[in-house]
Amino acid sequence: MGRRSDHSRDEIREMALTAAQDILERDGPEAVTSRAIAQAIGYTAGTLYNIFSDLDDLKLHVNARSLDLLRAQLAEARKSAAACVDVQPIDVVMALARGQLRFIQQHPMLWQTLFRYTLPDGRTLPDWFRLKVADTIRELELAIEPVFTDAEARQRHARMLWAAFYGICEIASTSRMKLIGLDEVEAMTRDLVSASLDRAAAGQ
Amino acid sequence: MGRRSDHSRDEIREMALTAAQDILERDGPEAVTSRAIAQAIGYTAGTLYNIFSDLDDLKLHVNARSLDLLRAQLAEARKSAAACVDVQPIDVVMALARGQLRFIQQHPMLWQTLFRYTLPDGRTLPDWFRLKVADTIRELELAIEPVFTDAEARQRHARMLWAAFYGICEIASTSRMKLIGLDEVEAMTRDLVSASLDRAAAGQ
DNA sequence: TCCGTTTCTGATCAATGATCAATTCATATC
DNA sequence: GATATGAATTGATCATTGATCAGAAACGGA
Repeated sequence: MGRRSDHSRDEIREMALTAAQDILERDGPEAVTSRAIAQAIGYTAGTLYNIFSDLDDLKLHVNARSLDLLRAQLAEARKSAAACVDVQPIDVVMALARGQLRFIQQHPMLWQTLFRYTLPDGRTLPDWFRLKVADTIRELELAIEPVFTDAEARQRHARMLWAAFYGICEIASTSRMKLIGLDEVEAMTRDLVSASLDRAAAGQ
Repeated sequence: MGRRSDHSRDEIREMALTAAQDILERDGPEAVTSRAIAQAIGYTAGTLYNIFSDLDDLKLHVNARSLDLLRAQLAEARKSAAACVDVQPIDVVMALARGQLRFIQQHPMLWQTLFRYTLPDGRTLPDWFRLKVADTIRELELAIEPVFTDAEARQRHARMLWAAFYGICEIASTSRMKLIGLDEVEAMTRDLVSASLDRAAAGQ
């Protein structure tokens, strides 16, 4: 068979990403193979290589979608928390944390894959992806804005909190570890956040 | 060829693990294949399957070795810090943090692999491995002991700090992310730890 | 209608994890 | 010392994977 043009290049691209995401959510990371994706969208593996340079490239774009979804959910959580009267920064941060936990529970496989690249060699992540991560962290910056007047200190602290919270989620979500129950995460996070915010508020 | 018995079962086991670790440190995770390991120890792939149930099983034992190494390094760091006169808990915790950072710099591949299982299905980690992790966290418990009288609160707090610090290391060590420089890690960790310890000390 | 270009396939390659019958050696037994 | 028993190791092999590519087929412009 030759050219079909049932779908445009961009359509195939979107179909492939959606299919890959579905397979990932349903059957886990190791089920995301070129042939499985191709079959799901009614094409063959070779077609994918016209559009994506690599399977890793494709997976990176799946991660990008997951990240978009997460950030949207976080933005919504922050906005609805910030709308409350007499709201404290800690409340907004905790709303973000709960938003992220909701994402993790709703899409465990997407989360599990999101930050576990095993890029061969020293290949670095493309800038557009790093920007996406930075944008996600920006939600946290906005939440703690009242506590930090200095922009750089605020950014640094947001990244620290983000990384720390990421660690807690990661240890907790690999439930095989059974070191941190999902029910403990919220309390731990509150300890973490309130201590560091109180100190920051007192220090300035 | 048939039976050789150049080495005992346990010898082959140790040789295989050492070879796998060498390959991992030198050429990265994707170079750790059954054939590469077998060739390195002068056997064939099939032999590995007499000793390990799986390649995943073998990799798990490599991780176990890494964890032993890390814990030993942490224990040493803690003891030499605790020996100082007039030492504060925060100093001991920071010594542990620096010890872990040293491990990460010395063995980046071992660290990268240590907590990234992709166990297929819902296979849970064996208990002996979880105990190893718990033992490692115990170093942190010992460090913060003076601040927490209640054993359970101490354990909970140690796990929180461990997970948070793990997140910071993870985000920083995937340097492709470039979100946290390795030089920032120590300052961030100090913020994290001192805030939470101060509050805990004040609260009791 | 015809032709150049683009799109897609199917065959194919090398590498991988895993299995297994066949073979070879060590050891116990007589 | 000969022989039987059993364990250890191999090499061949299978299915699956990511990736490539020559060629077939459809599209679009002339």
